[in-house]
Amino acid sequence: MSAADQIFAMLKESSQSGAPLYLQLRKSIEEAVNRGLIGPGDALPSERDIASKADISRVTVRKAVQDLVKGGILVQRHGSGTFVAPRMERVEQSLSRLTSFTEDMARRGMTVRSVWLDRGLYAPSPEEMMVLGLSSTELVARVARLRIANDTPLAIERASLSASVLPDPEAVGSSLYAALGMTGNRPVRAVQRISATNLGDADARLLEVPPGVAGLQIERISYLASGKVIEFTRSVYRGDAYDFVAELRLTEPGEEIRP
Amino acid sequence: MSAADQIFAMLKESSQSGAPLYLQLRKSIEEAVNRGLIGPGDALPSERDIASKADISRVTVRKAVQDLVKGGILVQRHGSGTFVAPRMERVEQSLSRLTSFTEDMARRGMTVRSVWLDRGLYAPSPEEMMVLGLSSTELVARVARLRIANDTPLAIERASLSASVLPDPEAVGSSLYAALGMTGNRPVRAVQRISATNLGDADARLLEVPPGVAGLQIERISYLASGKVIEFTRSVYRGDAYDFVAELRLTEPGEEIRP
DNA sequence: GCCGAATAATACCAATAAAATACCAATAGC
DNA sequence: GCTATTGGTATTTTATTGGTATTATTCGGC
Repeated sequence: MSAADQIFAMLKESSQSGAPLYLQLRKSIEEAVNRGLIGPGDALPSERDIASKADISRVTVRKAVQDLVKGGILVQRHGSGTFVAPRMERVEQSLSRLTSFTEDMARRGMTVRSVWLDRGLYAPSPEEMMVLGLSSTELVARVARLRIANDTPLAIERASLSASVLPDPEAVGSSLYAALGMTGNRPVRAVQRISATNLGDADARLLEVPPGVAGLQIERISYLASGKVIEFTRSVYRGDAYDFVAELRLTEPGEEIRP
Repeated sequence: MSAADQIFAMLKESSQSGAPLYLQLRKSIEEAVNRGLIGPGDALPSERDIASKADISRVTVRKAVQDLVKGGILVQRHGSGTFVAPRMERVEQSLSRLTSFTEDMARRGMTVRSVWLDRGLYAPSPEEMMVLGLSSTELVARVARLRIANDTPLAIERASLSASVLPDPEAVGSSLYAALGMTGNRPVRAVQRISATNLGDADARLLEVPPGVAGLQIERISYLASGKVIEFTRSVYRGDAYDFVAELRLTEPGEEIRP
């Protein structure tokens, strides 16, 4: 079996890293399938064969194989053998979700940094009094920053919170949510509105684009478990340089595969 | 390992200030997460590893790590390791389902009507051939309509499908998905990109706004259970009259993540 | 100078995962 | 049917992980 030998060769190659054995093996098999060394319908060597040739326990082999079965890449039949699953698209692990700014940028291989535009306590605007439920005698904490990816300004984030939950805005580190969480004010729910707007002069200048260019505006209201509004954030993204990607899913795909 | 090393590098860098060790470390980890060096679900080096590499006590490391756990940035599992918490956004409502425009607006209590702009079979554009996987001899079905809510034009929807799944575009009624479902071609998964764009002359005229006004552009690719692309839709919404609402549930600190 | 809180270190406890061993159960081929 | 071969499972050992109690040190305010 040439294909099997190639798997073993790959395994040997990667066996220098300190990673767990079953992960190394899993990766080797996965690559063999991806490169087409073993195609859909082909049988893998038996678990015992792999185990003895690679000189590891069969349970370890099994752990690797079962991960791939769960991932839909392999199919096993009791008493028969292990086979490469018939073509079927890879089941995406991620459920419906919006990717966050930093996550998204990291995946695109960009380095992200932020510049503070504002951190301080102010008298609340009428809008802030409404949304955050403040009286005119209370103060509001405002935290604003410019998000920059690969030296290109990408977004402006302006958050408003009650001063009672963030008495010292200057102390906020790189993550606002971390600062909130550490004082026991972690939001558990949020409602987000995504719309489009033409950038005004000030925002356009910060984002280094001509005024009037289209921007993605996101308004988010975060709630505590008690239902109280804790934060209101309005962000503007450069429309020409950023887009939101959302993956949607309706139903679970069927699992049964019987030849 | 590279990510871990970068954390240590950052730690070293900031180690000149007189601040407490655990604060310096906390900031380093926070930044590493924040700029995506280690993403959600990734494991941190073990507390002992960090301690020995940074040449500080493990309890000090622990103090820093636990602060971030309390802040919801990290998640720890006894006997297993410390992991970056899954990013907070999880789509609950409108974005998590493939809702049709009609459903969406009905929920907001608006009466909706549509005007057909186009229904026909065409030779595919290069973009359509790529996305839908068509050969140049096959035909593409295009369905375009202007969506009007309460007598205000709100959106332009242009859908492209392989003619093999929609041989008679003229027969499409008020719902494209209904037509697809009846021939057993119901999409189960979609990837959606939301961006902002300045409306061109033609689209602006249709939407009855001046050219250059900001519009929400949504590109959606729908997949069958088999993984085959079935539909490609590009929609433009009036930025001043429509917005996407998404309800997000933020992750609980104790929530399961499995590497 | 004294006290207390924040900081840091030491030593030990507990949960989990990785891996191995031994055995059970289904299938294919005769 | 029987039998060799396949995947399936239960149990245990070991190393590694986070968790905790206890103690020493430093620093700031009185």
